[in-house]
Amino acid sequence: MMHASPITRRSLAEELAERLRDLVISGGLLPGAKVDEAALCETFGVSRTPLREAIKIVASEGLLTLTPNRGARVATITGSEIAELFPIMGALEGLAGELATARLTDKHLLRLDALHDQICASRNNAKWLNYSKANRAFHELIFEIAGNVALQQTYQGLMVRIHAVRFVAQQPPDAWDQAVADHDGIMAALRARKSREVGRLLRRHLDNKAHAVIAALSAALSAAS
Amino acid sequence: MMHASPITRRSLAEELAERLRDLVISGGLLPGAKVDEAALCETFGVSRTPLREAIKIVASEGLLTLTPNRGARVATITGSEIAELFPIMGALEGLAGELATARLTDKHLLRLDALHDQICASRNNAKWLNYSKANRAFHELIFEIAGNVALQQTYQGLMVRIHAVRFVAQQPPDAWDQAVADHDGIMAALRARKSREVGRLLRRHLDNKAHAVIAALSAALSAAS
DNA sequence: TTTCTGAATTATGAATTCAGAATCTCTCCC
DNA sequence: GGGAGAGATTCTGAATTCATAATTCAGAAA
Repeated sequence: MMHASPITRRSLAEELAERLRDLVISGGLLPGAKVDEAALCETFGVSRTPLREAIKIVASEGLLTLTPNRGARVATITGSEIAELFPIMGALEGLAGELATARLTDKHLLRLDALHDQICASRNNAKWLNYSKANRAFHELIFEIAGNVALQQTYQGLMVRIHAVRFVAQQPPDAWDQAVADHDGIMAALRARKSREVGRLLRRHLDNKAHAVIAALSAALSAAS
Repeated sequence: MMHASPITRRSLAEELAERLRDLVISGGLLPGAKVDEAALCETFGVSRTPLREAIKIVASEGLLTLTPNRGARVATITGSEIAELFPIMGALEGLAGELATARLTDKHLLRLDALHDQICASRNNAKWLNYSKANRAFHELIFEIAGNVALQQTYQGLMVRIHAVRFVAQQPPDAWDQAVADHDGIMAALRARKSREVGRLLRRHLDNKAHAVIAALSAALSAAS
């Protein structure tokens, strides 16, 4: 028998949901901005039906906000939401760290080390885009090693809701230093295969991040007023 | 000024999404069953457009599975998915327990005690329906006390995906005994306001539950073959 | 019989249409 | 000048329509 051909076309709605997500996360649509159905239909070359399905999906994920008879807007994020989300992400990433430690191979450690080095280098020469890329990759790798797909998906679902702060509050350099210090500790615990410790440090890392973000946010808010 | 009128009719799609969810969770539509659009349009008295939007939403939550050009089916659950989901729920409920302990009032404790008593009573006279109701209420109350809305929502989102096992595997009585014993310990730790301990016990409780469910599932599967 | 083929039927995905709500605009009046 | 309100316009939500893919079923061939 021939090799089975994997022809899996997705529906327009799924495709559009992904495009919408990307638009929101990349900042193509800023928090609070109105989602113009007609314009998006034009740019994507589709009718309103699948686009509206996509909007409903992305709204159910929390990236858009629907108001009856008034359409969709890009979701905004408040300090109290951030204060809620970070501990959850901490619990999830703590679990990921524990699972990852149990499955950690030397090859994994090499990849983590490489990313950690990138993070440090980017911090040292202030390449903040590189820094956040490598940082994201580092955290994603931990989830990948943990090998729990649902865990990663749940985490990602919360993570995307945080994206909005990027457009409101910039992290000051000392927040990076704290993060790098956290990572140092995490790497040490990983190398020692102390899963409980890895979990604890990741929870604390997210807690530190939460404080830094909230501080940056309130600074931005008071500067605006 | 008059009291603001709460005439916020939700969209049909949102309404239908909730009905669909209820249908799936209540067992009105069993795992693996096809979602008949025409029949549902008929029963709900709506056109296909909002119904299909609702289907897309509920599918994005993981309760339905979409296959291109082949419509929607009620999601089924596998042992490996359960093995993934329970640790996540454990991490979340562990966090909820820690947060709840920090905010615990004596009034809260009374309500928890009342539910715990109901659970024990239902176990003793084998009222399974009462048991699971009181059990759910107990766990929900912990999240309510914790006061983190996003945490509860995330937990619920995972919880509903577990519903499908009810139709496949029944819990044996000794699993209930274990659960009641776990609850005893959790109550004691709550009364002592040992938040760390509450978290630890809740994680272990969910871990025990996972093992019980997986055992029941594999028993059901081997019985079926 | 059983299995294969292809037309008829049905279901799905997406575009279009339609009704009603929200928004805008222009006039009129103070 | 500065609203208040009628009417036009635009936008949203939902029904309908249409094209195409999947399924069913009758009939032919083994």
